[in-house]
Amino acid sequence: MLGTELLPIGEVAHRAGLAPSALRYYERLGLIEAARTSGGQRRYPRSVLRRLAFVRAARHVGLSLDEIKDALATLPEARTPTVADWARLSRAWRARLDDQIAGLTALRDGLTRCIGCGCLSLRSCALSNPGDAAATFGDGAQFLPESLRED
Amino acid sequence: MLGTELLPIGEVAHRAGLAPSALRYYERLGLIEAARTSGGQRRYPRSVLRRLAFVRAARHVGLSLDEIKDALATLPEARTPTVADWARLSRAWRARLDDQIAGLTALRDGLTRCIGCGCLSLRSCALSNPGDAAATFGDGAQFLPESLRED
DNA sequence: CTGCAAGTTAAAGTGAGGTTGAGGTCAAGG
DNA sequence: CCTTGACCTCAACCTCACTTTAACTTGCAG
Repeated sequence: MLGTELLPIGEVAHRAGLAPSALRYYERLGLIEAARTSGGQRRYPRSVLRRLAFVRAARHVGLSLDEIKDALATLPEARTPTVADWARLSRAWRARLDDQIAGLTALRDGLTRCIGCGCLSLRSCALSNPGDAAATFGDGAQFLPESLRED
Repeated sequence: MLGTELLPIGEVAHRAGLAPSALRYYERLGLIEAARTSGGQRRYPRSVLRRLAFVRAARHVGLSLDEIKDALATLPEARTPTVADWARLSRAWRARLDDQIAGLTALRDGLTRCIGCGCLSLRSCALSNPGDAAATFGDGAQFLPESLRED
């Protein structure tokens, strides 16, 4: 049957926009699996492309490969992910993106205020200097969202 | 004079929200300098806090330490950065943040569309799978902004 | 059957942005 | 003076996400 053809690593890598070495790496980490030919070469079912698509999308959203592995684990591997699976995960991603966007927006707006006041160039702008602010009037950044603080 | 007191590294690190090791590292990279006691210990003028604030803020905006070094180089070290210096740099950062925000927003919106269609779970969602899309109808991601593509 | 591109492995390398450890010194309070 | 915590240097190590290298094998077109 044409539907069950298996793809070699180079083909999959090309179609997924990844290097073959990345696929081997993902396999070592347990993100994907491959069948083998009698000679030991990897052969992938087309479904791996879906899995890799998932990995790529998740990485864009900022998940680590470790987190992605966990997310993949919730999609029973034998089973084709349902629309519900996808909706659940993408809602979580959306929240993550919303957070990231909110954080950057807050930073940008704080920056815009600073352009007006010149405060960073002067003394202790809370945008950039949470530690020093702490020394004088409380603690933590005033403009930076939790997600962007590094302390 | 009280105005010229010099701070030891631990104090500066604490106020800047960084580890002492990071300050030594920044010094090696040429981002900051320190005076030394006769015994060889670092002593920092308060102005280093401003410099570190700058570094922190720039890192939040996504600049590498190398880029930050270049940016710092345009602020003559002896001279207190003027409001104009700050405005110039923060305008550049703002553009960068605008790009980042736009990219994430585009990604989020693509994701939102996908929640409806379930396409990632099905075949070849351009959001997640630019490579496979290339195999079938052109090339490159359809939703992802340039800045977020990895190919 | 041959030639050679594409595949295999394990281990080491990359680069950003630091941290950790060993071994030793300095500075300030009691 | 003495202790003790903070500091010093240098080199090695860390995480993440891969890539590269070396030495070798497979698989398929001709």
